[in-house]
Amino acid sequence: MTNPELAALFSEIADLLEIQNANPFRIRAYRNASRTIRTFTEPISDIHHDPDRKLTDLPGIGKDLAEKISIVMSTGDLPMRRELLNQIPSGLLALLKLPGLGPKRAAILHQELGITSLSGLRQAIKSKRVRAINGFGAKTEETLLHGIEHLEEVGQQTYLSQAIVEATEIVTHLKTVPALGKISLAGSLRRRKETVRDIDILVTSTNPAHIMDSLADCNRVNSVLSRGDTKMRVRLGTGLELDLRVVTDDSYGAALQYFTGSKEHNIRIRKRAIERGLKVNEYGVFQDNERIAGKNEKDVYEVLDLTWMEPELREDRGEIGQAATGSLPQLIDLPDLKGDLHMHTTATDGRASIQEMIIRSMEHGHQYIAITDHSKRVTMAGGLDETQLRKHWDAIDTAAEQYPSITVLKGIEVDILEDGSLDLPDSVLRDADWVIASLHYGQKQPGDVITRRLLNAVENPSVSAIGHPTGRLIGRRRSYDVDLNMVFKAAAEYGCMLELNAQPSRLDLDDIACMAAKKHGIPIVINSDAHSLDDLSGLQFGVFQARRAGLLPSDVANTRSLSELQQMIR
DNA sequence: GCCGTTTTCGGCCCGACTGTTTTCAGTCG
Repeated sequence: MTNPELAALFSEIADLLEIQNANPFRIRAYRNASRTIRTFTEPISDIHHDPDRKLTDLPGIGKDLAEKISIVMSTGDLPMRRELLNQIPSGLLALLKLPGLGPKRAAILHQELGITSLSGLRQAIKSKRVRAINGFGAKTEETLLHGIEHLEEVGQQTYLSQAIVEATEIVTHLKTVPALGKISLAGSLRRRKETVRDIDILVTSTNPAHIMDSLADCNRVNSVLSRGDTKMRVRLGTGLELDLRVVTDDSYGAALQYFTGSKEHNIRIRKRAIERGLKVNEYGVFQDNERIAGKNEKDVYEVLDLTWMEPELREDRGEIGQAATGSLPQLIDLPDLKGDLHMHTTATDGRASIQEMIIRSMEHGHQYIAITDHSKRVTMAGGLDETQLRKHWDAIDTAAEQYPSITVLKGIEVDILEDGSLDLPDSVLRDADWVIASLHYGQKQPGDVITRRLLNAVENPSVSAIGHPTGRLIGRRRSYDVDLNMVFKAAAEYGCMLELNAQPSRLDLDDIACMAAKKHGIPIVINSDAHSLDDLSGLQFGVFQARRAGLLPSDVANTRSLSELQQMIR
């Protein structure tokens, strides 16, 4: 059983316990365990099978949960989970995704009306049966119906790239308001999570009502969902929701810290405060009701004996311990990248010419790029056969001659075929400067077959890197069934790089996988996989993900100079 | 159910806002 599967099982148990109104701290224990497992960079099964290691060494895993993990590992399920599901229909869990509906009221809907699914709830609302329950009203029915429709329309996930565009528009609008002081993005957007559920914006002002009125008037805003003295929630025209929080200047740092999260990071921060006889809230750090910090975020951390932490690291994955000992990683940043090693041109499915891609890449400050069009198997994209590819390489050389300040590598994105062979012979691949091997077809093959295909590519000395190694499309297509851990071991052994594909819908490898790859000492290469000129700026999203994984410049191959990079290529 | 620089029991982050209520529980972040 994989870590994500195991994590999902414990998360489901937490949901079920919550509907059962169990001890909230017991529920939290299951959630913490789920998170520990999901973000762990080795297969939990390895620890389970290793007599020298104990599951209880993992944070949040005690004797009981270690025992339960062992049972799941050997039997595939847990008696406790089956018992819970006998009492609570699994369809009820979907209801928890609705805004405004938590476990208590979901349980009431089940008890009073026998509702077990979203569609059941919709029918009950349509026939006005929900408002008949004590504690529910017409307004609740409306909110829930909206929630069901929203869930069906947009789903839950918005790509970071899209959310940034929308958030920037709102920030630009708010900046025109005279009463505005400071303004910052917060929440998961500031932490650069690959998808976000909503946009969080923090501002300072002595006139909150004025700011909120202005937001309500913004033409991007569709409706106001809630509004108080300091906090407002709106729905944008795109369906995305936005939280605005207004504080005074004295509280800006504390509010930014609080509003950036993550929730788990904040819980640990506040626990640390309690240990020191302090209290942290969004207004400041308090000692006996006296505010001792709050104006700057840095001060909030420093009074807790911590250095300031990059928002991307604030996921309670060990960053607080590192901040306490001054050993936080010096994260990679966009200017560290000296080149982009995955892009397409009009020779296949790109929309810009070789020359246009070169010029735009120079504008990004790159010292080198690789042009990597598709190989022939990708017929839809007009993939290149051996003859066409060699001609294309000649064209690349000719175009590059005009631009001596940038090196243009002759590359190829060669397909890993269904039988595990590569789409072009080694005799051709050997003549390339840079070879990315990617899997586009036969994605539904069984895990052992897929893994073998990827291993073949890793073991082939002509292959420089594996492109988008899991094939996932965020929110749209699951990763193919690959044993990533075997790929990591082989990549480390054979010296094959792995890509962090920066396309906002891919971000593949993801942050957890990048951490695992780093542990194996595998060089990561962050590439735009651009199919157009504008796509070239997508590299930043790869960097965000790399930062969330705690990667240093030295962990990423394309932060190196060209000569250093060429020594790393097999 | 976990955990320990006030350790093996008694804690476990903290406040805003809503809807349906007459004072607050539930939900959210």
